[in-house]
This record gives sequence, structure tokens and C-alpha cells, in this order.
Amino acid sequence: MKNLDIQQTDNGVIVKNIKNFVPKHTFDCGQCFRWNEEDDGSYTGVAYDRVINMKLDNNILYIDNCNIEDFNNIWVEYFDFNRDYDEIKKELSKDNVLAHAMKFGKGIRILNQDPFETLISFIISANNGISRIKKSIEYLSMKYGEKIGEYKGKEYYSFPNAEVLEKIRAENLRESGVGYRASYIFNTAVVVASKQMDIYNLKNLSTEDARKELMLLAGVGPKVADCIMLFSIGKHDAFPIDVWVKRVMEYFYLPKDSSLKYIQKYGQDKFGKYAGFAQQYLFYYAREAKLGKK
DNA sequence: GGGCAGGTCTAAG
DNA sequence: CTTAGACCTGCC
Repeated sequence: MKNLDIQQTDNGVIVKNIKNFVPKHTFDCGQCFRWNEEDDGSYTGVAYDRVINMKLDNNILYIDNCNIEDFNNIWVEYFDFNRDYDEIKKELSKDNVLAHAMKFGKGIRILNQDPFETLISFIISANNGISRIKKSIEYLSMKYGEKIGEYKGKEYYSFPNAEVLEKIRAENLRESGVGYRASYIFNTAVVVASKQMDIYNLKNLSTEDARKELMLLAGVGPKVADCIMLFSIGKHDAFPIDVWVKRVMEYFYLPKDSSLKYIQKYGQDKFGKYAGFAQQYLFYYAREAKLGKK
């Protein structure tokens, strides 16, 4: 979106001409874990050492605890505000299923999150439930992260970096409720902190090569690798297959009990460079409609 | 109390 | 290279 109409207020920013963005859709499509809905329907979240609050009202976006400088330097990129989602939707709507799915999560934008935080978060997400994933991430942040500040009486903490996490014994990591994933987190933190792998350089590799690299890390399989690439490394042709996407793909396109590998190839072939966006719309739709679940 | 949840690891064919 | 089983833990 070019030429955003931004205004500074007392303790926030107002953006009047935001398109293709609904906070609920973006925060509830499985890509992030640190945004929470408040009683008034707004969302408060932590990213890049900031805590902000967002509310969309009559197509006007109110961002509290924020200034124009942060908006331009951090949040435009984080929320992918420079990307033309009309173009993506136009292309994807050639597929009837997607055209239908996009009516649900029409305000989804794929975030550009920090690679390390995303890496650890999705290691935690494997074979886990959302509420417990969020609790573990909050615990790790509060215990080992840095205090960012207070907002509406609550304290907020950044997610700990690799140098901090590698010093924590796996048995202590378990106090966050991550269970057997503690050793995965520890081992991955050691590899990242020691620069055996530069996860901040993965964006310069092909999607295929970045995937192979990521899967060398403990606790990172195909699905987690694809999520990391899509949500933090800008690999928008990645097509993560979780249980919901498997259900929706088998419901509309493929026979039941298709292999994950085949579903992934099918999705990437079908949606190409927009596969990741398609995955997000399908995921949101599948969960919203409780597709394939009693 | 058994089953399940935004999968991965391991050991085997 | 594909396929069973086990797996922390909290919540139903």
C-alpha cells in the first residue's frame, strides 16, 4: 500500500486507508502466538521489543502505544503493509475453492516476524495445543526475556534470544511446560548462538535449500520448517501442511489419506509463488468452518 | 481415565 | 524412501 494516510495522536497512530487487513484474521490464522484480544475487541501484542495495541473501527486502524517512527520502521514491514494483497487475491480467486475461502479470512496478512522467535515458537507448536503453546512462550519471555514496558497495568517482555536460551538447561526449560521439546529448544539455541547456522541468512537461499537447512535443527520437520520460512523468512511459496490444511485439501482437492508430501507438492504446484497465502486462507477457512471435524 | 492437540524422532521394512 | 509408535502436558 503506497501513501498510507498516517496521523500521530497522543500515544498512538491512526491509519485511515488500510486495505486488506483485519486484526482478528491476521492474528488468528496460526502464524503468531503473542497477540491477545482485549475486552474491547482490540489486540495487544509484542514484537521487535515493542508492545502495541490495535483496533480496527470503520476501516480506520487505531494503533495505541506507538509513534509514526516505529510505524514506518517496524510495523509496515511486520504487517507487510507494502504488499498488494488485491493482486494476490485476484490471482488466487481463479480457483473456486480459494475464492470461497477468502471470504472468511479476507483481512489476513502474512507477518514478517523475527526468525529466531518464530523458530522456537514453532518447535514448541509441534503436537501441541494453541493455549499451551502461548503459555509456554509467555513463560519463557517473562522468565528469560527483557522487560519492554508496561501497558494498561500489565508488564510485557521480549522473547529471549539464542544466547540467553543456550545457557538454560533443558530441565529448567521444562518449567515452561514445553515437555519433551525442551531438548529440541536447547539444541537449536546452541546451534544458532554458536553461528553453526546463520538463520538470518536463510532468506538469501532458495526455498528448497532453506528448508533443508532448517530441518537439520532438532525439532524442525517439514511442517515447522515451512512455517518458519513463511512467517519469518519471506518464503511465500512455502505451503505448510498441518491437520487443518490436510483436512481442507482432502475435502476439496484430493483423496482421503493423501500423504503429506503429496499434498504439499500439489499445493505448491497449484498455487505457485502464492502458495503460502493460499495456505493461510485455507487454514483460516477450514478452522472457521470446522471443516472435516465433527 | 483415555483421547487429543498447528508433528517430529526413531527404528524398522 | 515410506510407515508405525512413542512422546510432555493440560484440557475435555
